[in-house]
Order: sequence, then C-alpha cells, then structure tokens
Amino acid sequence: MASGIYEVAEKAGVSISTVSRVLNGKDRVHPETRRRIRGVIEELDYQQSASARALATSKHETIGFVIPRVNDPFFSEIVRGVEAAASASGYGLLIASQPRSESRGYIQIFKRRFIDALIIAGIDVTEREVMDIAGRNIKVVLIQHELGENIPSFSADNYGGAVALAQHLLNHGRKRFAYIGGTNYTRDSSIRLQALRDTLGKAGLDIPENYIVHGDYLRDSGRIAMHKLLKLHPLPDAVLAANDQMAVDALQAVQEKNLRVPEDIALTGFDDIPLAGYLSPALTTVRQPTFEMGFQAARKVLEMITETQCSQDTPNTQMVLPTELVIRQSCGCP
Amino acid sequence: MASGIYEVAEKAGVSISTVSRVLNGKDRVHPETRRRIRGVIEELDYQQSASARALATSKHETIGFVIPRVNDPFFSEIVRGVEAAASASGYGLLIASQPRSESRGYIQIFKRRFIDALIIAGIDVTEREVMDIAGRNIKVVLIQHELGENIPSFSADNYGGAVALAQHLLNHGRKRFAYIGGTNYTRDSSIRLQALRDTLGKAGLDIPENYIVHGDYLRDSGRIAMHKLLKLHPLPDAVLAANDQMAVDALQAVQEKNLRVPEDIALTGFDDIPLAGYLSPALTTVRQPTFEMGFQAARKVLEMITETQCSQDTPNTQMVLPTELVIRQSCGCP
DNA sequence: AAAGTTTGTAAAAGCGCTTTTACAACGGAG
DNA sequence: CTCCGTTGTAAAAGCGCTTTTACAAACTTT
Repeated sequence: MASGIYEVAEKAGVSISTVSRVLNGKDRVHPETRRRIRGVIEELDYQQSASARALATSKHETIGFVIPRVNDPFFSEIVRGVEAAASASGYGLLIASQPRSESRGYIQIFKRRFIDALIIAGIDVTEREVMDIAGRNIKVVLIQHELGENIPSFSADNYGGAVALAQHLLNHGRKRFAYIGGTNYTRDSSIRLQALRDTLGKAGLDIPENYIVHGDYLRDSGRIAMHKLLKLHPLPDAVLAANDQMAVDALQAVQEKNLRVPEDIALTGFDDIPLAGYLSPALTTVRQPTFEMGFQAARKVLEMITETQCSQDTPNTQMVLPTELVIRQSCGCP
Repeated sequence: MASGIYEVAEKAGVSISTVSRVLNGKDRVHPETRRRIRGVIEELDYQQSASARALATSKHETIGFVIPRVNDPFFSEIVRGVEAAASASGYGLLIASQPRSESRGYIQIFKRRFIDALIIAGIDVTEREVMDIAGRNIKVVLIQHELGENIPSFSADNYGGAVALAQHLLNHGRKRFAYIGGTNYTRDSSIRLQALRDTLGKAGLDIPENYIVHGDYLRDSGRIAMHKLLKLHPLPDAVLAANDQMAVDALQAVQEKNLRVPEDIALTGFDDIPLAGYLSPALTTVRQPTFEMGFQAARKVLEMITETQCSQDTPNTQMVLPTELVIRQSCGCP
C-alpha cells in the first residue's frame, strides 16, 4: 500500500505499471498522463527504491572498488579518477580500503553486494580469484596489476619509468646504485628493480644484493631502509626508492646523518605525489598517471557493463599508460 | 529455479525457508540439517543476493558518505576513519566525492540509493536538507559542520585551535597579523578568523580588513593569496592560513620573494597534513583529529541504526573533538 | 494414556519494483 | 460499416530473499 509507487499511481489515478513506464522513460504513455504522473511524483517527492529496482532488473548502477589505503596520495588520486568517471555515468562507488592482507575477505564480501563491476587497484589478486568474481557476472578490471589477457588492466609503465630514472642518474655520473623496494616482491617493485638492473647492466654496472633493501611503501619504512644503506661501505651515491613516500623518509634519514642530497647521495622516488615537489631538495621522480588510470579503468568497466547488455564482445584491454620522468633537484640537477 | 537459495534447498532436500533460517543463524533447525545445508552452501559457493535481502529486510548494511574531495589529505584521513568503523561492523561504504557546489545533486541521489545512513563531511548543508533525508529513515551525521542539536555532528575545536595558534604567535612577539581564509565564509574558516580576532583583541591588537584575503583551500590559492599580502606596507610579520595546503603554497610564495620564514614572516597552517612536517621550515599548525572524527561519526550512525531497530532513543550528540597545537619551525621556534 | 509442549520443517505472503501479456478504445482502410 | 492495426493502460507474474503461520512429529507431563 504505502509502497511508493502505489501512492503515486493512486494519486494520479493510474496503475503502477503506467507509473513505472513513466519512470523508465518508456513509450506507450499518453503525454497528458505522463505529465500528470510527473507532477504527482514531484509533489510527493517520490524516490524509487534502489534495491527493489536492482532486484527486478539486476542492474545496480554501482561499482565496487578495492584499494590498500584510501589515505595514500597515490591511491586517493586513483579514487578521484574512478569517482569522476563513475559519477559522470550516474554510478555510485562502493569503496573498500583494506591492507593487502585483509582485502581478500573484502573481495569476498563484494561478491554478494550490489555491484555491477569491481575495480581492484594495487592488490596482487590471482587469476582464479578474478575468474571467481567474474563468474558471478561482475565485471572486473585491474589497476596497477596485470594478469592473463582476458582480464582488462590499466597500469603505468613501471619499467620505462624506472629505466628513464636509472639512465638519468647514470648521466649524472653515478656509479654505486642502491634500491629501496616495496613490500617484498610486489610486482611493481620488482619490475622497477629489474629495469634498474637491466639499465645498469648495459652500462657495465650492477647492483649488489646488499644494496637492495625492502620497505613496505609506508611512512617510516624509508627511513629504516635508508639507515641500513648508510651503514654500507662504500656508501651508495644513488638511491632509488620504489615510491615517493619512502624516498621522502629516506631523505630525512640522510639529512639526519649530515649527509647532503644530491651532493653525497642522489635520491629518487616514484609516483610524483604532491609532497615530492615541496621538499628541499625537491624530489626527482616518475609521474604516474594515477587519475588517468582510475578514470580509464572506470570507463572500461562501464563499457563492459553496457556491452553485455547488448551482448557484443569487444577485445579486452591491457593498457600500459606512459609514465613521465619528473626532474627536480634530488638527482643532482640544478 | 536457478534462484540461488532454491538450488541450495533442493540439493539439501529441504525447503528454502530452512535454508534462510540457517543463513540468518536462527533457531529451530536440526543441527544435522544445519550442517548439511552449510555443506551445500560451501559446495555451491552460494552467495546471498544483497539486493533481495535488502528489499526483504529494508536493511542495507551500507553507509553513504559525501565529501568535497577524496584526494585531499584532510578528507582522505576522515575517510579512513569512517571506513575503519564501517568495515569493522561489516558495513560497506558508498562514497561520493564532489565539489561543494555539485554535492547537492549527489545527496539527492543518495536518497534513493541503498543506504541506511549518510555521513556528510565538510559540506555546508542546511537543516532542511538534512531533515529531508532523515525523513526517509536514513540516519544523518555531520562532520565538520554543525546544525540544530537534533542533528548529531562531529567537529574539531576550530576556535580553540586558532586561539592557541594566535596566542603562540603573540608570545613570539608578532604584531602585524594577516589571515588567508578558505572559500568565502566557510564556517570553519570564519570561526578560525573570529578566534584570531578575539585573541588579538585581548592583546590590544587587531587585524585590518586588507590583511585578510581569501583562497579556496586548494593548491595554488595560497600562493595567490600570499602574493597579495606581500604587496602590503607594512608587511605582516605573522600569517595564518586557514589550512595547511594554502600555507604550503604561501611558504613557496614567500621564499620566491627571497623573504625568510620565520625570520621575516611567521607562517602557520591548520590541519596537520603529512606534508606539513616535511617542509623546511616545517610548518607549525593545528592537528585536527581527522581519523577520529570519521571513526566516531561512523560509530555514531551505526549506533543510530541499531537503536532504531530496538526503538530506544538516545540523546543526540554534538561532539567537538579537541585540536592540538603542533609547534614546528615556521612560527619561529627553533 | 490423553493432553500439552517443544522442535523441525514446509507453505505462503510479502518487500517495491519491472516486464510481459492481455485487452479495451480508437482510427483509418477497404 | 466492418475489419484490423495502433495506442494507452491494467493485471499478473516474477526478481531472490525473509518472515509469519501452520502443522506434523517427538517428548513431556499428570
């Protein structure tokens, strides 16, 4: 009875199916009737029940999004991209921000929540997990992680960025490289390391195992890692950190020991978070197209959703977006 | 037929109501039957349809959240707090990040989406708008904004923080104060300005109108504002910015003119975003309990949701959480 | 041993919408 | 003036669950 749509129907003197037709912009409604119903809807400030609609249509107009940390500048910029694309299409965004370890459980929960698609960013899911979700007719797109080519993904060109960075430092005449990695063998971090190794190799250099230390991408882990490096003899003269946050803390660690960046040690980051430009010396780093990745990933899932409705299949995408070397002062440039 | 729960029921040789009872941990099910059903659920990897459940129970286990910008460190920390509390209770988080101007429309959309509660942060909604939402049986809680006392809210002690800041600068012997405000008369910004005026007043000082300029809280607006201030004669010797982001840019503006902070001009921010501590000079500011506000606000709505179910009413909350003066170097301290 | 309690389960009625089907009313064509 | 294609609307059948009601079967009571 009080059931929204019934009230409207009654007040307008029509049946609920007519109201429904008006609501969904369908044909076969007399213009006059339509206008009257519109009026009543306005008057009652009637709002459809999203759950009822979702149940009846099995479209939820909501996309799920899993990331390790919302408050990380790198990820929050991705969120902004996703949100921009989603809201432009009237889609809602259900966000789960959970450390990698716990995100599994969250993905599980998403399988039953009302979402049409799931975007997973910065989490090393397996193909099995993705297929499991996709099997429930939830479109999946990955950001900053790649799997089989039947799974769309959007990543930044980590390899290219790291090569550019290494090459730039080589051009500065640096010889003794060290690397501060992310959580033990995250894919990103190991790709960057590989790029570094390859580039050094071509120059006839290499990077000894003890010049590679691991942090966890988070605050303070850069400081700890750098402290380890500062105990080495000879000291490295170029340190690449796997992300800006660790580079920032590493910088503090160097300065605490009264060493100078870039004179004694050149230091670079990765990501180009806002903070990077404000340091002294400002941090040389690699800009990642974060907003873009989020935006494009969201566009892609939206496309996948509508495609299914028209049941045409487009080839899947594995996009690698370009990164850009951002030269500031921490590498030795004036 | 294929309807999830039917499959389970059929395979277990019971009726769907029994399966439902198991799903919801109800009594009146033979332990043996229960075990068998659990097994089948496991085997089929059956997941309940959230929409169907929501429709039947009118509980969605999801809370909506509106903020101006997810990628702003101030807000993303609030998000983290909200997310932490929500996910601890198994609730999902539907986030809308929209500039103040467009957030109205978004709130509108939320009225029909599947949410049990809505948290609105950093947006100057009116009491009417809130009541309109609340009338739809969606609990509403405000963050960083206050309305009538029947509407729960969680804010930081802006006034107290600004007083502490002003007093601290007075203790440093500063006399010519200037203020860089937020978007024209956001409540926060004007409260802070009032606090500044009151404190100066007690010390027999005041702040001339032309020493008050307005930014928009965002990047670069601090630089523009500071450039205006640097054209004044005499120059101010203490500049308070309404948030850290603007203070950071103001700092750059000062340094570009070859003036020194804090020697020539003391400069302070508000919020204590991570960046503040990394600058040189490091920024003296006021820490806002961002995570805490988010966390408590989420706890509050969750409480409100369960309360209604037991239909007891608790007095409403208008919490003002304490802020904390964070003294670094930009004020003149060593 | 008859009557009353539990206990375990099934059947059925919604939740608020969409969508299909059916059917009057109205025109234009033959 | 009858026949048939439109057009506008109503009635009814789901969507996948929860929940209430009903009722048989198994135990207690006295």
